[in-house]
Amino acid sequence: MRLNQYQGQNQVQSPMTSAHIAQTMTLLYMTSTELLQTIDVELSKNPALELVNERRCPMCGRKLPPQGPCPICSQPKSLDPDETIVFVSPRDDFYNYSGSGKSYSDDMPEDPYSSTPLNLPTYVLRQVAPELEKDEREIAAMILTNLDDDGFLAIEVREICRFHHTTPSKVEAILKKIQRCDPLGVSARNIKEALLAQVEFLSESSIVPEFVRRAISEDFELLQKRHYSELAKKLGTSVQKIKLVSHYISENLNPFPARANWGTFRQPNDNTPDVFHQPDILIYYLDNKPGNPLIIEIITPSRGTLRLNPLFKKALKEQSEEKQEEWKKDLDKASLLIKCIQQRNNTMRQLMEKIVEVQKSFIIHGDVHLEPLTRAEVAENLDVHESTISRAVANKTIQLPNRKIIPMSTFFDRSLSVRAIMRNIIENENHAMNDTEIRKILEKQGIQVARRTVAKYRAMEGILPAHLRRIEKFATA
DNA sequence: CTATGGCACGGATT
DNA sequence: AATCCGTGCCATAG
Repeated sequence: MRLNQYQGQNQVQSPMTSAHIAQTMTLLYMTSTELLQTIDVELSKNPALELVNERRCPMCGRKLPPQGPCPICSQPKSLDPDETIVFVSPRDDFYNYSGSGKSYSDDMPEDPYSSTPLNLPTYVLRQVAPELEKDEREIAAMILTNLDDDGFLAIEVREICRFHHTTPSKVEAILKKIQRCDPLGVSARNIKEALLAQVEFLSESSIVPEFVRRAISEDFELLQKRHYSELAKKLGTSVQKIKLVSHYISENLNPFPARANWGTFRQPNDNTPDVFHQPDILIYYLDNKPGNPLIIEIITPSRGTLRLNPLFKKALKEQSEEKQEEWKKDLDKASLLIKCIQQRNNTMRQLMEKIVEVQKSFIIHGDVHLEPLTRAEVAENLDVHESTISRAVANKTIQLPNRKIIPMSTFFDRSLSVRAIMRNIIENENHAMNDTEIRKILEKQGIQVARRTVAKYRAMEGILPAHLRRIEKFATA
């Protein structure tokens, strides 16, 4: 077994065990929110683990003030825009964001969240209020105060009816209206409902590929399980089409309405509350001024410092032999967890350093500038195993300087930039170009793709074929 | 006959 | 080992 795959700076000294490897992998795979839960669980069942009320920098170990990241590790040395600071930031309050509207900004004016401390219920209520009668507003308020972290309705419609002495149909009508408000799909009862609300809305202003709606409403189960062939049969279409449908959904729709700024269709404005669901990594300019150095903040959950409980250690020595054995197990588990969390932070930091090095232009200037990058490349560069990178990237989300939250895997999307360029070409075309022509233009720009591929990219972007665009864009004379 | 979409294969990626 | 993605070939619609 390759053990050197976990070597980095801050190397843990003790020998690697297979348990260590297994746990590092599992932790790496988790988002910061999940990691927090894991830590809580461990704390509650392992007496050897202790949380002390003292914050330390996960990178350098210095003691920290009660708020914010390490002032030394997180500060750039200069205002040189070429400089990039990557640091691990211990956040002790991020899990309180959902619904509560708690603002991180109180002591940190330059914090990226600081703009609007508006909470989700208020934000949405303001939007629907004008459309509602007085009594309806109260129902809306009840709905909005009963949303869960992801923006789903966490209460039965029946209960709302009982409370307000009204009928389900009336409540449903209000729900429908709320779902059309800004975090599109908010107050849905499940993912399916949220997605449908979004499709509904999108289809009014843009073209939604066929079968998207039906796939969600009729066979969402199959879609989730990725049983594409079965789904294709049921809807009477090809597997190919279904894959595109699936792709469209993952690119354009947000299954969790309260995870703000997810995906591309939602354009955040100044009044948009930024964070209801925490991304794992934040990228922003120093002081939020474009042109300043980029700051990469890797969030790690912590409400203090995790350490081995000294009292437990002491008590261990006073135990009988057989009990010692048992206690020792807890102790080992605890120290393992601590080491693994360090390892996780370390890997995430190295990964981000590499990503920013390659994709800085994409982060600043957008889709067109995404460089081709594979996980394998990064893995080789950092001298870790490929699967380590895969796990580190999976399920993580990143907030870009423009406040959009994107999946981390976007940095490894092979076709994103080509698709963006292709979109531009088609937008600026002065006659409806067919796929072969588009292919030629791309080739002129140094991008070699097959004609067939152009067709696929078009489909992914929901762009119609040439003969139909001709009718849409260029009124036939 | 031309433009597009379906299927299937192979190589890369996870 | 399983899945994803680009591409070639062929069918079909226009």
